[in-house]
Amino acid sequence: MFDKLGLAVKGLKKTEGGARSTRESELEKLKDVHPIIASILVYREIQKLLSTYIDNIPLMVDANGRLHSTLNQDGTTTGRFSSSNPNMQNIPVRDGLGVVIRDAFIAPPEFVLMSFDYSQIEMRVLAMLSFDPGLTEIFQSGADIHTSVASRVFRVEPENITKEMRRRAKVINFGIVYGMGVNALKQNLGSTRDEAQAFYDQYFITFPKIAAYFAQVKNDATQKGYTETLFGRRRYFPNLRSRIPFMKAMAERMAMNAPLQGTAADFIKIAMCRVDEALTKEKLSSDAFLILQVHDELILEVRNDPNIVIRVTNIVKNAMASVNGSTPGAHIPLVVDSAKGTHWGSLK
DNA sequence: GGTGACGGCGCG
DNA sequence: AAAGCGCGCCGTCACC
Repeated sequence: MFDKLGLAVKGLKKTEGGARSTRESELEKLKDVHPIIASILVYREIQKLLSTYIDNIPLMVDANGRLHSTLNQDGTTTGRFSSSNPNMQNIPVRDGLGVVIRDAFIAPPEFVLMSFDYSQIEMRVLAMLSFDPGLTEIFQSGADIHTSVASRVFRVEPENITKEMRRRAKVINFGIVYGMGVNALKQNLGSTRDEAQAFYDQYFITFPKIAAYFAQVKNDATQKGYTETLFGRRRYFPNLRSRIPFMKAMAERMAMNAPLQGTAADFIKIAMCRVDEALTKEKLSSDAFLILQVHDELILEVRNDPNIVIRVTNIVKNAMASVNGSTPGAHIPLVVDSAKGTHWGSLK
């Protein structure tokens, strides 16, 4: 079906307000219809980077070349920080053009930037809260999570897991912490509904205590009205009792995700305090300091001296990896990866 | 000239 | 109609 301009528009998703969506995933479907579509997408990408980052962030830099973003302690419903003026938690990193922007953030003379990020933190929290034996075994073994999950779900030895099998496992692992259903899985896999359903079912057969945990969370939250993180942070969900199916389903997804995202947020906040205390205790306060947190990673400015870099690396890694030590989640190891560089974009 | 809603898109 | 979670900022538009 074509509209007055001869453009194919039937089948495009609608927006929240009911208009035809022009988001990237919808415009992609029209790429063959008119050459302007590709140009619009290129324009959008460049315009986004220009208006959000390049044109504005330099205006917020102070006379010392420093940027003082705000980390909002109560900016989220889950326990995470939010960041504003500027938002330092959404600086580009994935895209080719985006890296150039991240590279504009540099260490001062004599210093380097170091990043420390939790590996698979929300999946690990899921293992802690669900006590699923299979998932626990995978994390305790230290093996690659996506390959290991693929191996168990598809019943294939890890060495025989193909790229496609690993990709599928990665998609479902990623979605599972968001309470993803079969429909969303189908979309993300690019598969048929039957295929997605079979995969979905097999996943929960393979990790039965994940299924039991999510069922328990929904039940408890419906009874009590709220969920709790490992440390008791609550979030309330009145819509779990909604008679509108969509509202109820949305509340259920939020309730499944909240303890995972929230516990991860609790962990890293505790780790930040311990990092700061340890650096002070070790008389490293003028050689290393926290400058940013991005949900599952800490960024520090560290004096560029090999000795100091090693000491700081050990202190930060240890503080971050040990936050679950005296909790009911102590049986799941927390793994922290680190990187250093003079430019932020070179850290990954 | 200011405000708020919306759609879109950057990040974890 | 929506159909995987959590954010903040941009340009546009409607409105006062």
